[in-house]
Amino acid sequence: MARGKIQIKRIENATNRQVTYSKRRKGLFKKADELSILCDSKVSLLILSGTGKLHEYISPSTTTKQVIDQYQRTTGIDLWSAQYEGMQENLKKLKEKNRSLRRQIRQRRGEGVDNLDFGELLALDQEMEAAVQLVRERKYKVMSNQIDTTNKKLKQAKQINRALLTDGINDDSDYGLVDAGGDYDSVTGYSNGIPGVFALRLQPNQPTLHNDAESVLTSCLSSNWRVKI
Amino acid sequence: MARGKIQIKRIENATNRQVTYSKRRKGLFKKADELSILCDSKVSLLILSGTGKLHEYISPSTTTKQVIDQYQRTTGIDLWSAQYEGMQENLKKLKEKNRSLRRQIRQRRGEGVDNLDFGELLALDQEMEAAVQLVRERKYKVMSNQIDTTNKKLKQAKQINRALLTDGINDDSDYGLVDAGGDYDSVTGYSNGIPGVFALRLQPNQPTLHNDAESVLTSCLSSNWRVKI
DNA sequence: AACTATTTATAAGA
DNA sequence: TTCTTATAAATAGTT
Repeated sequence: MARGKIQIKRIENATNRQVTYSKRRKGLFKKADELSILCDSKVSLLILSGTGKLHEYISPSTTTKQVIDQYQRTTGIDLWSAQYEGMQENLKKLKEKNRSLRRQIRQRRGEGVDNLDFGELLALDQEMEAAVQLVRERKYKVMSNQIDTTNKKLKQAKQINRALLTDGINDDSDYGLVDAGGDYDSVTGYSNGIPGVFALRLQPNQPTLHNDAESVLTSCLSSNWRVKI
Repeated sequence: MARGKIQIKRIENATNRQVTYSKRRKGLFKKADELSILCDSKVSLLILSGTGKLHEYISPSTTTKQVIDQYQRTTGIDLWSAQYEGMQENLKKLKEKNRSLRRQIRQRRGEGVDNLDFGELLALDQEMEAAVQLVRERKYKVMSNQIDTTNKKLKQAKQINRALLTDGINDDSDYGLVDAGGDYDSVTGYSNGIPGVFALRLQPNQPTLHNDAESVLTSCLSSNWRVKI
């Protein structure tokens, strides 16, 4: 465009090409900047030279990321879906699994059962019945363990008391309550003093409850007996 | 740059600005294209107009995505780390929620209850008991609806039969079984002929079962009666 | 990097 | 929008 017109085609001479690259790049940046100022627009200009160098212009009012984000929103092209396809896939699966788990829980809470057919209701009922038995057995196990242990301690205390009375000794002797060695087995809820632990109403059925555990429990409950040491 | 020099600042007149935008954009694209051809380089040019329109130039030999990828590799800037991190965060939360849901379900199946304390067991038992009641009620509702409907049809059939016998008529008369109009209410599982629907053992407890539904059911089951029309 | 002849881009008007 | 055209700006080839 000066001192002679040129053909628009690759400049074969490497030096010339490099010189032209510098001059025209500068011109392009200037034009880009003028456009963004004059016309209140945002311009992102990325140039990769043949030698692998990168040159960038971005309008002062924005960032390359913002322009690219807008580009994606406008065109609907998701430039990075490829790299994150795996993750998106994963996300989708997890969401689906989550939904399914929630549905299961809802059914097991007795919600949303109106659209189950009879076979499904039957299966659900049986599963839940079996499960509630397991929970109940565990509950009674924990209770009977604790009662057992407490009884042992009580018995021990009575013996000590009797011994003290018989011997007529009344000083501060060194008798202590030795741990009876019972199976405490996770009784935190019990020993934490949760209110109403022994004020529970008897559940209407404990069909598979062990007899000994049941009898201990029943007598315990029916007399409203409270464990004290 | 013609017919008078202009200041490089925002053109206030909207029409002029729009005209200049068109002209200069065209010029910029031409220059960008010439640069990429003359100098064997790759150019990505994104312009967002003040009115929200997007214009894009990309060198013929490449794609916008390729240029942006190269831009990231060269600058070390990870343009989508933000969304990536957000996604990972999301993934993490979902996984956590998933774990929690699974644990809930396991407990409601009576598994993994050994490390619950007494208070938790008590609460779980009561929740499950309530839920199993709901499921059971629904189940009996579906059953009694079906039985009711069937009884009506049977009764109708008997009446027709009696009428036929009384009249001594034995030809193919047009008596039909009119639908008794019962509440079928989702009986697909039943009518689908799921095996064992009537061979079920009676569950050990149905404390809140309606008496009428129960009696119909019990008689039905105890006589091993099967519905036929 | 500077110069400058020339081409190209474009502002304003139609 | 597009065309026109006077003029500003860009730049190819040279130094």
